Amino acid sequence: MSEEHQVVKVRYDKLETIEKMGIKSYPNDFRPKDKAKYLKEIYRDVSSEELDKKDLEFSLAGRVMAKREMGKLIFSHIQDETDKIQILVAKSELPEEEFKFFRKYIDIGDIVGVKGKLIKTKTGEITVLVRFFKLLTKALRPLPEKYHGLRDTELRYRMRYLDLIMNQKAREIFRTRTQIIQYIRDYFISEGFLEVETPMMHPIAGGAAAKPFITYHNALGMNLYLRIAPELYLKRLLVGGFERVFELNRNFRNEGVSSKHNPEFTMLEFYEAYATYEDLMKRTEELFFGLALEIKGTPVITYQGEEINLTPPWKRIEFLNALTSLGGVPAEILKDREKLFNFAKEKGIELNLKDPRIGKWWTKLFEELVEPKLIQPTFVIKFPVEVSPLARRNDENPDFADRFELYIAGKEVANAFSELNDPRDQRKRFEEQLKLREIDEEIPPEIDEDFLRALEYGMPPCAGEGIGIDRIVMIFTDSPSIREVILFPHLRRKEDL
RNA sequence: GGGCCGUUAGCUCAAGUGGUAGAGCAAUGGACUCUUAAUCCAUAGGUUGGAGGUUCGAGUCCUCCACGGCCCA
Repeated sequence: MSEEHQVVKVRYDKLETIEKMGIKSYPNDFRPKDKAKYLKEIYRDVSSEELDKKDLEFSLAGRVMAKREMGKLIFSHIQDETDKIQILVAKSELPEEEFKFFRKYIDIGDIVGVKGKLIKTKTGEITVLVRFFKLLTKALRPLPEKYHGLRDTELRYRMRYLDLIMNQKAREIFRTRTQIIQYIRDYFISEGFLEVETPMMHPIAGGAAAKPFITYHNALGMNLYLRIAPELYLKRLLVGGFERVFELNRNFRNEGVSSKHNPEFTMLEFYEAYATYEDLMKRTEELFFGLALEIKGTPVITYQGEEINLTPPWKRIEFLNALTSLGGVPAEILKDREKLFNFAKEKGIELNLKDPRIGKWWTKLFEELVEPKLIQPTFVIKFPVEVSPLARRNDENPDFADRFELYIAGKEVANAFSELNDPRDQRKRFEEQLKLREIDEEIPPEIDEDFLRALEYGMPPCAGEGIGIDRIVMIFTDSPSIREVILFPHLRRKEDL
């Protein structure tokens, strides 16, 4: 590789010099026994006299984050997975050449192993007085500025490794993300759900309204689609006799990137036999309440300056009621296409004239006028059947589905319904939908006949739910953009950084 | 896809109405036995995102392109 920058060249030269001294440049024989965070916690209240008396030897490894030379003393901070800790390299404690080596050849960014006893500085900071150190990995590129860190958002996403080194907040977000996912997984397992893996590559991309990514299988000579949802496969498993299943994995949707959308995102879907969407509302409240207590220690969390209280029970509002009372759509024009169209236009919302589904128009108006207002957790219930092709019809009002969507902080966080298990109605809905393929390219272009066949074998009455994990992580980590909670968000390629 | 904003040293940022690019950190050489954004002295580091254009002269004005951010569809 040809890197001409002066700072980088200096580091390459140092590495070469080190090797010429006969020092192994990338050793792997240092085993740290201690972690920065725990040493600081355990010995925080131990006096320096006691530390001195104990004279215990500790060993740590980490990245050099700062280096302050003071003549015969070098103060430095090293950072391991848990925290930063100060180390003191003193001329009086090491052989002459060792001290010189540290001074000249150990740079900020290098990964070192150290052994030594603990002392406290005059300000009381726990510090490792180094009696042995070893260069473990030389950093050949300099770290970003120590005070401001890496701020350029583009660089933070493109070089996430640097972001993670420099920004504690970023490290915390991704730890929290993992905790959230583990909590959810544990919850479902403890509730008797079976975690399953269904195909990521589908011959027909169904289970949601979205444009899929296409790929090609050489040996089979066929197109495959990256899944937009696992729904139709999970329901097949209910047909197969598993009564409680969940899958926690990636979905792929071929749409633009924004602060709310990444083409691959993580979704939880779970299905529960002999349950209704009413049962799932209770389950969802229980899950989120427990999650908040586990992650934040309180049901009240703050997102972008708004306090959100996750204590159950949550508000429930019917879809059309929300549209009129919160969205300000006059009830009398709801079913009048012309008046509704003009109303939308006045609000700057363009409805697709070619779409005959009034329910689709309502959904559009809902997204624009109601969604942003749903800050506190709210179940919106009873969606039009027209926009709920996989949901069970309500027994009293068959134009509406036994379905809810959960909104928190103005974001759709979950979507659930009692599942449609009548294969005749399901076929009819697929066929109706297919007629609209020309005006709505998000409709799957083909009917999944095997799914219908499975329903003919009989799927137990059940309810299912999808929960957008990235959005939950955003809310729990107070992140304004989805890119803050995805380790490597998709960006356009850039040849030279 | 549209609008607005941004892109200057490895990083964080400066450069009134156009006058030939600076600082801090990082780096290099040196001083310093309690520093912690260490301090002090000295040195080096740039095709100002790219390509055109206007001008005697462009980081600055104009056009196009690339990438990013925010808002809208």
